[in-house]
Amino acid sequence: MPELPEVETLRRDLVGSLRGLTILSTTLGRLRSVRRYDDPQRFIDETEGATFLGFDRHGKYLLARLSGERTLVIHLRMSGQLRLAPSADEPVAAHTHVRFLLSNGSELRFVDPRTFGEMWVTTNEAPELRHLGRDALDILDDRAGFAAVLAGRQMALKGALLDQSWIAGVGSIYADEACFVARVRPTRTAGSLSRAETERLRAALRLVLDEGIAARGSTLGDGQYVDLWGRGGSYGDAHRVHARSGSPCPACRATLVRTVVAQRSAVYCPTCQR
DNA sequence: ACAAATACCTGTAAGC
DNA sequence: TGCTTACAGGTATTTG
Repeated sequence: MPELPEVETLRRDLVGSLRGLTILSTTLGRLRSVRRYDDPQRFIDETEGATFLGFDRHGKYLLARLSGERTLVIHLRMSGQLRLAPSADEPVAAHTHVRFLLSNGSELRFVDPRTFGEMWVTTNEAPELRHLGRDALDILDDRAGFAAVLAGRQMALKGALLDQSWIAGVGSIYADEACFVARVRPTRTAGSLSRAETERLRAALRLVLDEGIAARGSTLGDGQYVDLWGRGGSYGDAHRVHARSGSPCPACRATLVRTVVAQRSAVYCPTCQR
């Protein structure tokens, strides 16, 4: 599923391929992708004629900066994909809900089988994202800031890492991986970590996010995440524990176990992680 | 203020 | 083989 490394990979690709291009026309399939609009025609009017000036990211949200001081906010949620078709004549994949015909003849397409993803146009300040905490890549360079996120919290550690209002960008995959690297169980209470454990976790999270970006993201067995050209990332092959319950721990060979924490499955090594 | 539960979807895999 | 069920998961919203 798209988390920070996957969205960051996409962002970098978009910068390279779309900056300077203008949207000639916008075509909507399923209106659920633009569900913030009472009148979907408004989304079409707001995007047609706009030029892509740049691409930013906050957590898992992609922020396409448009001409006219406007920002197109895109969230892929679980199954959303942004795909670039070299020409509008290319066959259109199933579950393609939004199509932007661009000034060089290519077409940017939003494909989303589970339809949880969405997009909308707003001001550059994007007030709809005010509830988000600091981006993970930012807060992970700040020891005290990261420690403050966990301090005193009764929530399960994994739940705290997934809470976007505290740290934006971490999802289930990278939370599992970071807890393993830090040798801390995801079921622990966030506030129960010692100073040393907190510091290990901060470094581990930074490590796995950097690894994920370097590998162009994680593509799991379901093939949900792919880049602009439909290629998967290779980090899934490097996962230490995520989606590997029942397999031997890469460190001690004990059997990895799956449990449910914060209404989400979590995998950890009962021997290495305390 | 914080924490937990639920709704939203559909494709895929596992189980019978 | 064919059907049913479980599961995957990010966020907004509701409930406690």
